[in-house]
Amino acid sequence: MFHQIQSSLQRLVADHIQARYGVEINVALEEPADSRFGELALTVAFPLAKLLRKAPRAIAQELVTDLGALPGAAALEIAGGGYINIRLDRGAYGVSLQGEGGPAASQPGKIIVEHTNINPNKAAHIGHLRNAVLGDTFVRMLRASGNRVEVQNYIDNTGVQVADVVAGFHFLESKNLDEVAALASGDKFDYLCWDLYARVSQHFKDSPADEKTWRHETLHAIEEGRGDLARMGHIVADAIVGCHLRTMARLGIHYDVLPRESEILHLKFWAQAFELLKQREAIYLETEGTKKGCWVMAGSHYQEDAAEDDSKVIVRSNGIVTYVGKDIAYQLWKFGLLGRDFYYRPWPGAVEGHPVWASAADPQPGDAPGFGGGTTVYNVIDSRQSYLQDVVAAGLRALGYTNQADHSIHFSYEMVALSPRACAELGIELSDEDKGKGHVQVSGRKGLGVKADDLIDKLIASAMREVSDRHAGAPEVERREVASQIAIGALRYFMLKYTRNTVIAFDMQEALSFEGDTGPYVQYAAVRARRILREYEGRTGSLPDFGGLGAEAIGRHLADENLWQLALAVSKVDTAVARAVASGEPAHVAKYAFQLAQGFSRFYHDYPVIHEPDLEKRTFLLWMTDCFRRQLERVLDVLGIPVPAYM
RNA sequence: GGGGACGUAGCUCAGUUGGAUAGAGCAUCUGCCUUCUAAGCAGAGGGUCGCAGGUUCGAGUCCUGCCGUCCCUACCA
Repeated sequence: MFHQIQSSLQRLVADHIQARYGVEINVALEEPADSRFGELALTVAFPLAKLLRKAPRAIAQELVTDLGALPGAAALEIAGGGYINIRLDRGAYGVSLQGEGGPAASQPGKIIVEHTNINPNKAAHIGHLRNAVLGDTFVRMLRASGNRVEVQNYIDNTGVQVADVVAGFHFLESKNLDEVAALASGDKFDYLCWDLYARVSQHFKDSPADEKTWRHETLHAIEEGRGDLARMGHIVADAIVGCHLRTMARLGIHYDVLPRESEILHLKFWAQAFELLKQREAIYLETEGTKKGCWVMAGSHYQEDAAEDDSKVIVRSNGIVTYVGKDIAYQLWKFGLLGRDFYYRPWPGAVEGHPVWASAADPQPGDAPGFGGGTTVYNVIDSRQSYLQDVVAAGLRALGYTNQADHSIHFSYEMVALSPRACAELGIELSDEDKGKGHVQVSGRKGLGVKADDLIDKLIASAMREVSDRHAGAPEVERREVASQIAIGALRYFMLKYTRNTVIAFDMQEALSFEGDTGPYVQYAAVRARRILREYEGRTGSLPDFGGLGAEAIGRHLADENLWQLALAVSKVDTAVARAVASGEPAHVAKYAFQLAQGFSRFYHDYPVIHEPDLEKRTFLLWMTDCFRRQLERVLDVLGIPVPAYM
């Protein structure tokens, strides 16, 4: 509600200034620092003063007189050197709160969000979790704002990382296809590969010769798509993708389509993109220097003040395309610019209840929905890859797709590192070099990291102890369900409370915390709101008819400053989501959710709703409780955090 | 060397296009459970917003320099 009033008043004032003074100016309509100044404040008199060479206070006076009565506003006041403070009509505002939370107006176009993208060769770790939670929450924010969104999870099933694990099975462990297939269909195959990958990496470090020959042979076989090694690659990658989907499903994260690199190769996406890049001279064949024989993109395309010899290799001198090259082809497909498409088949390893499509190399029976062809593309990728993302966007621009390049957005975030204490708890021995640092990078090669499933299990166990303590009589299945919802709340919130460019130094104690600025705190508020309403219904049979509360009664009760501030906080879900979408910061939604929960906790403490003797006041408080409940549920849904039956 | 990010309370972090007296959680200390569950509430202490200049009615926010930390700068991804 706040969001609607804010934007309509903003438009109104801007139009007025345009008509009255003939100037186009950015009208800032902000929330005053102190609530005593009202609900909204205009600072536009200050910049206007400069333009019109007049005192700001005089202009403010003029504006207030000319604007007269604004819809929804009860009063305009001039303060300080030229602020115009706006006080809202509390009764009308309260009534309008009843209709809050309807579906947002649908936005044009289709937004593609690519996230997760974990190499399918080992278990997911906390770094991957940050990516997926950030991506999934951003998707929820966009959908809540009326956007059509397609979620893609790119599967690099033909890369070095998968090849290394295959090499491990084949060369290091001498396992044949059937043996690997048996392991792959077993439990915790991703954990098994986690260890194997670390062992292979160590072996390669010790025996660099093996690294060259084993990796080359495996990679070659996989790219050719022939023989047992290639088959083993598919078995490993497909099984691990299944593990990843199950891990993410535990947190309520799902996907629409899994584009795989194997299809990008087999359907000649790259060949097509290569032709385009050559035709439009976005890349050229290097004829001298260290990159002789490579197809490269000139540094001037993706970097300001690029040195003459700055360039990025797109095709190696041996004819093999780099990852960036493939990514350019993939990015073109996402915008529908490639002139080719995948075939699609339902992914057999999908989580029950959440079907997902995967790319296929051959025509498939049945009707698959259309994928790709987005108007805006967000790539959720950690900030270390910003250089490569710049190259990909530069590729689009160099091909003449300026608009698409501008709508190709690197949704970057900093890594999750391990705090020294976390390392100690995990029994990880640190090198002297690492000891000196504030935190240590997660490393799949070293097997250094916290596995996502382990962390989730730990959180559930911790929540379970608390739940069992409080609800000893409840059935175990039910307690387990509640504990797992609390664990999800804690984990998702923990990953979201930091802004994207903050490095998270992962600390088990902080992640396991259920108090203060945490997910469970917000869940607890929603649970308590529901409980009051349920309790009241249980005692009296039904909730009162809130429609009977007119603007007059609501306005009278909202004259109480405490209650008014709470009602105001309740009405800002859309404001918070809109701001978070505009700034690309899911943390803003988390912050708001926490503040809303704080507001409710205060309300809960200060107003014994059910015990209120006055009938009208009681009805009003129940109405407030219901407003809180509805908005807490809405904002938690955007954060992907469930509301437990009890806590 | 070049490019980028960051530096705010003891710790971990917010701070919306520059706006009114710089916030939260944790930790510490003090109160509050016969009431709709205390995973909660109320209160206290704690700050030269890295340092130095500049821009202006106004700077944690913008510009310059310096100090410090981290990331990137592959014919890996």
